[in-house]
Amino acid sequence: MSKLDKKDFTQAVYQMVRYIPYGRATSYGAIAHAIGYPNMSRLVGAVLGQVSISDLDIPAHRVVNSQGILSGKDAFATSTLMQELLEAEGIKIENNKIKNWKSVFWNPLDEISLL
DNA sequence: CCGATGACAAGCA
DNA sequence: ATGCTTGCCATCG
Repeated sequence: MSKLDKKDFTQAVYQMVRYIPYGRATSYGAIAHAIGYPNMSRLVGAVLGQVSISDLDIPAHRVVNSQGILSGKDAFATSTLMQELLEAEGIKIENNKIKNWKSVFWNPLDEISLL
């Protein structure tokens, strides 16, 4: 199995997040798993944390934790921005948590299979 | 260099 | 269901 360098890991995360379709969301663990690092969920979050404040080309608001909770809302310009962006896409949120998360969840592995 | 922290996740009580 | 503990690894002070 080929290993990804830190730099490639970052690029892989960027690309994966860009693939997330409108009106959907995925989790850190799912992304980490999709790019070959099942236990690197924290690193995915670390990468997005840096990205969300400088690279707006990446829909970082569509990435939440495995419970569908908006754990990264504080990393955005305002603490409500993340939720507003998601709601603008038709995603319902209640108490910082995506409602019907099961249906909103987008599995990157599903998309990779199609590639 | 070392210890603490973090946009996580799974396991256990 | 809630809360604590462990694993993982990059980044920070």
